[in-house]
Amino acid sequence: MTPAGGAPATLRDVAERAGVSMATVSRVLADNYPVAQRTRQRVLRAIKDLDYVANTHARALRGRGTPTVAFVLNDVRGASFASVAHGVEEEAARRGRICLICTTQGDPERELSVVRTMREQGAGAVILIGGVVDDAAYRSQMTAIAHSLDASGSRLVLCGRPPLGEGVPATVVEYDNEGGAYAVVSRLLVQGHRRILFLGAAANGSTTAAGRLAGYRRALADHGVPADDSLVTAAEFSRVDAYDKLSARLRAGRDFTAVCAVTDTVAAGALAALGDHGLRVPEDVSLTGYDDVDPATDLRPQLTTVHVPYEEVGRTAVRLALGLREGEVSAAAQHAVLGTHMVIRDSTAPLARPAPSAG
Amino acid sequence: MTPAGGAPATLRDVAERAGVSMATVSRVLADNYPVAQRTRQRVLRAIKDLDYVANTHARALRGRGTPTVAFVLNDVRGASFASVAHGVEEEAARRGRICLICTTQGDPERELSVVRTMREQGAGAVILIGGVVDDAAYRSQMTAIAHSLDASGSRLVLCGRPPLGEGVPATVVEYDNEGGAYAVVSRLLVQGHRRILFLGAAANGSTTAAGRLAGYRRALADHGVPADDSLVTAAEFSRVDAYDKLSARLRAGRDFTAVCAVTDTVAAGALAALGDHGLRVPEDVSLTGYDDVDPATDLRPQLTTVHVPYEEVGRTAVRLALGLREGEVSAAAQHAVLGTHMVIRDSTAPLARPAPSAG
DNA sequence: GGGTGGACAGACAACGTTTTCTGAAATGGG
DNA sequence: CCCATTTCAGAAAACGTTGTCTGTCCACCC
Repeated sequence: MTPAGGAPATLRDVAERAGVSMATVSRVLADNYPVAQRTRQRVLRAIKDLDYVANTHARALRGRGTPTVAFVLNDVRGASFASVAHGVEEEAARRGRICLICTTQGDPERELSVVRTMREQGAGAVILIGGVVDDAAYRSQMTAIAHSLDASGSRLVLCGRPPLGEGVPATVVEYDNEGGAYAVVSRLLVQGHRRILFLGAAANGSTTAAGRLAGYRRALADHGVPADDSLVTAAEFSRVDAYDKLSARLRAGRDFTAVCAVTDTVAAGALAALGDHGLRVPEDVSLTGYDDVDPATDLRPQLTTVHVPYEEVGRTAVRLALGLREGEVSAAAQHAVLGTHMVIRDSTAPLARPAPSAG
Repeated sequence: MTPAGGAPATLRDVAERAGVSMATVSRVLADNYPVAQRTRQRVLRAIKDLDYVANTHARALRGRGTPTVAFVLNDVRGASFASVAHGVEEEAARRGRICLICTTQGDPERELSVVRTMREQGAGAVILIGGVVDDAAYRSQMTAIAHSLDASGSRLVLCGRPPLGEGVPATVVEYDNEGGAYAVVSRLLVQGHRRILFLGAAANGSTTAAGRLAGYRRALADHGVPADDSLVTAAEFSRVDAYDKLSARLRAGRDFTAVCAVTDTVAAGALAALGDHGLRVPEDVSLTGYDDVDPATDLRPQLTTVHVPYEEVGRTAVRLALGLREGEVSAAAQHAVLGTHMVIRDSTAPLARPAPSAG
């Protein structure tokens, strides 16, 4: 109500105005101790008059822990990350927490420093999302972080990344990369395709790309189609790079009848490249995506893809991590693998003619 | 290094291990006071050994203010919001701040409570983004919030909303809604269109929709085309609702030759609806969007739209608010209006035939 | 050699809460 | 009517920092 004159009101100000001690005010706020009706009213009145808001930091300092969930991702603009963020935000809000959010632009070093900041902040959970280069350095650093967060009463959550190993205090929420790719490539094979380009193998070896590539390879093997590494094309997970890489490839001649893109965004780039080279989808080339993100709804033809429950990933991450601290989720349940499923739309079709040869 | 056994190490622990006082450790960290080389080394060593991380809350409590920027939006999944968020995050990171993020799902009441939480957190700036119903209740509540944040050493920033009035301590970053709509509708008029449907007038009267609608109306007036309110169609800012509303309209008969959609997302829904009714864009119907967001890149035909510098909006918001506190931006410069410009692509074409009549 | 000042380090009081621990009324039972 | 018990309220000690206020020691100059 009253626009405070100078500094914000403190507990002491409220206490003085209500003519009680600070302890009493605190107890009215916490509501965990008997306070006489009359006194309570006076205190509430004073709180309103002074527009008092409790200082979170003082509270956190005394009471250990903060009402915060930290969320670290590559880029807020990514379509799938937005869904995860939404899930995280939703579940966090449901539990009266707010979200800290930081982006790393894919730089592992930046990720480390950001997590450090999050730890300083004393967030209740620190959620890391997105594939990563799974090397020894990463594992050892992440393991150290997991222990250090654990000691601070916080919890590390890895989304879309492999577990760090037994005894490491971290929650893991995975989704099936290998199975979805297997399903979608199998379908292409059943439709008669033999030369299937995999677009989006990450140069740096991100686990997401690796999992999907593994599904692609297993499907080929199971159908007795010899693997041809010249069909595995590297590209970043971006529309532009996908467009560029596939365009370059097409200029050199088309030696495939289908494209399995590593994400829907990559598929969007691929679709544009194919179109610009006069190729129709699915008549000339079949195309599949991965992620089933919202913006892909407007691609024409509509994309055959793999649905990944990203919102659920976000919700689960928060639920497991916070639930553990609050005793409602067991320590044994701290590793979830969410299922994915193929969504058949219009971008795939049976092979019409025998596969053309290169050149 | 050493995975801490129990509670996280404090300044006192470090001081003890290094055999110095807490003050000395603090000074090594702050680096604003002479400390002997030898002592400094010992302290740094102890910090590393104990994996010490300073407690942000204690720091904030003592030093007033936190390294945080709060960001309140409707939905993280919105395409334009993602860009603003990116701009905010980028500029905040550049200044060593981290982002708190909260969503409100468009509920003004929720927005109020969220801002309250942000204030408790002691964020350096609280950034509100997105159109709003500009009524008396909103203005008075927001004005109170502005004062209360100001008193706490924080700063309210309104993005894409009108200023609250003289003397209210708030930063405003607007972008031109009226002008962009004027430009794009003028172009349609020049191309011969007379029956132009405005799709996405907000039922609740959001300022964004209102501004764009005003531009639409002014363009019509300036070209001597009588306004026909039956051409102004309400729809939420979502793909699905746009699709539904336009489909319903088309089922009742087409009495327009062009559609001016209030956002690119709405345009995407419109495009789908038109396509499903056998109408080609731009041959049968011209279509324009607004926002020029990334995902719209994949619409076919490519959208004629209005570019809004959303990332710049986010960056400016942070720069102005934080710059004011740090004395690098003047109080007079706390109101920015960013320009928008038309981007002509393939979804608009000159009117081929005389406009059909309704029914 | 005494005085002056610079370079360093420690003690201690905040910051705004929460939570004991204590104490004073009020209440009730014998 | 007195003692035991309950019900409420206050004093004060934390929580982990930072900055101010004092010192101490040493070097240097006259």
